[in-house]
Amino acid sequence: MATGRTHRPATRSRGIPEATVARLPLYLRALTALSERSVPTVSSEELAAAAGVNSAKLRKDFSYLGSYGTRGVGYDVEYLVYQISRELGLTQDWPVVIVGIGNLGAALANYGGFASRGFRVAALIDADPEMAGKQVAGIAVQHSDELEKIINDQGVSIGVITTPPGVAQQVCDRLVAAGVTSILNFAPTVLTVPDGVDVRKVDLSIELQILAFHEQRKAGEDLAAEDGAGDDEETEGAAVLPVAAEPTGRRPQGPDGDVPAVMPA
Amino acid sequence: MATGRTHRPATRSRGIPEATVARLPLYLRALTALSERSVPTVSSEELAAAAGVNSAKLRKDFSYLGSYGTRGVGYDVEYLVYQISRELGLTQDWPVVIVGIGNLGAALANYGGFASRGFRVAALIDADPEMAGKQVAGIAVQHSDELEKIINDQGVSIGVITTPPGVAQQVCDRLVAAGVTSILNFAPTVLTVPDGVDVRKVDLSIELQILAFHEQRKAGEDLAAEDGAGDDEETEGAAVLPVAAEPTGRRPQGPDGDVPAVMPA
DNA sequence: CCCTGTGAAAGTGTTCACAGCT
DNA sequence: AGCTGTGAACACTTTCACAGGG
Repeated sequence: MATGRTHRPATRSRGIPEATVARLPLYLRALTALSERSVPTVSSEELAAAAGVNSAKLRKDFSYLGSYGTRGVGYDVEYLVYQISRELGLTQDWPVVIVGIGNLGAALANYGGFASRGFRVAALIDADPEMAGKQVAGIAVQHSDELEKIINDQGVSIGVITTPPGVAQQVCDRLVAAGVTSILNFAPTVLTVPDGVDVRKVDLSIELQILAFHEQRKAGEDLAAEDGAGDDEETEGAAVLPVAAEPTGRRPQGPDGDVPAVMPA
Repeated sequence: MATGRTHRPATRSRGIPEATVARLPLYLRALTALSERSVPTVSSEELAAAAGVNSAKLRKDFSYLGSYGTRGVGYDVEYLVYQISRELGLTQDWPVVIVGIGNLGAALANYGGFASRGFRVAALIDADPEMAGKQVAGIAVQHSDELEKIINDQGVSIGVITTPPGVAQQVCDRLVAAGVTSILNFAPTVLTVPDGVDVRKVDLSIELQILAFHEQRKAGEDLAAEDGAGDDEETEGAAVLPVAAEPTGRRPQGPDGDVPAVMPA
């Protein structure tokens, strides 16, 4: 999702797989570190280790960009840094606005890696008049009345939403109307945008919930342990999951009558 | 990545697909909203719209949990909320520690959705003695010397790392040594953990870079437009991408004919 | 040899379309 | 009739394993 079917039928070949694109920044970071240590070349094996992926995947990824390596040797670090940067569009300057300067917005404004790679915080915007004029990360916060003007004047195409969920959609609408075509959304809201606008979502509570799921599993495994090693594949119509101890009476709540037994046996 | 090969060969069937797990929190949020409006049932179509996915996917996802719907009717909201919560392990309490109380750590501590779903901030930890004792989000920050004790006393199994990148790995090591088995990492570092420990990564600058990639494409499309519709498929050794208007060093295409700026040989 | 680049196989995820329950 | 649940088709991603250049 979010990725936005770019109206190309994706019929074939031209273009880099989304999964690969998502890893390029990772490679870039690892390469930048090597570059700073003046390491001239890396093998796929070494670079993969530094980026936390396996080397076959890395080679495959790079193969979508072109043949930038040298057999028997590896990849030239500087050259790859340049190629990946260019591929990601980081050789140009991207002005970004951050809307909603609460804790998170401020954290982002202060985030170093932000500015370091082609991204420039063009403006910090908040709806609270009290905030206007205050300096955050060395930048003066502006009132949201200015939003359209800022975006226009500075040619901003990327917006970051760090507002409370209740206003995220309307902020999004204004950003889009003003010309923003890529949005990074930190509000826990599903944003609706017109075709051609990309939305990426970062949701803290979702990440935690995913961890909790796996954590719960680990705990369960200790008990269930080895028992089911060979049986499975039989109860295909039944529940798919290992038990997980259901308290008999489900949640004692519900607006009125207790949960009608929607669920049978 | 992150997902952590849970040492099960993943040979098959038992268990919910990772992609589905990642969407359950989304469904849960939509369902909670419906629940608050006292909506008794939803169809897959309605719920999918609210969660921003398509209905076939949603039905498939739910089918991994069991048959919780009623044909011709839809899903009982309260019942589903409960089932998904249980599946995600949110019916139990998860104490969480946040290490590194800078801007981002503070933002997280204040984040409402955090506490709302089974997660409880057990402690805020920082290495700076100046921070110790300060209240953030109503919780006193503790010095990192206490880390092991806190984790032990409170039975913490989930840790959030919001430190500077330089110390992220050592914080991680200490968390793991103390018994934490799930880590949410906000530092732009590849963490190495022993088997059985899950790491999820949230990286702001990576998200932006992915957006920039697509943004660049959009700009390129305007120019390249329709020209290459039918030719290609010839320069197979060459670059795979459409142009994207590069200012300086152009990007010639021959497999060996071009020696761009940085190539040292 | 060493290490890249890549077809082919295997694995995962998504979408379709319809059988079957209510 | 309406809507779920799901096989089967399709699409995407990862992994394997090896051909081939340096």
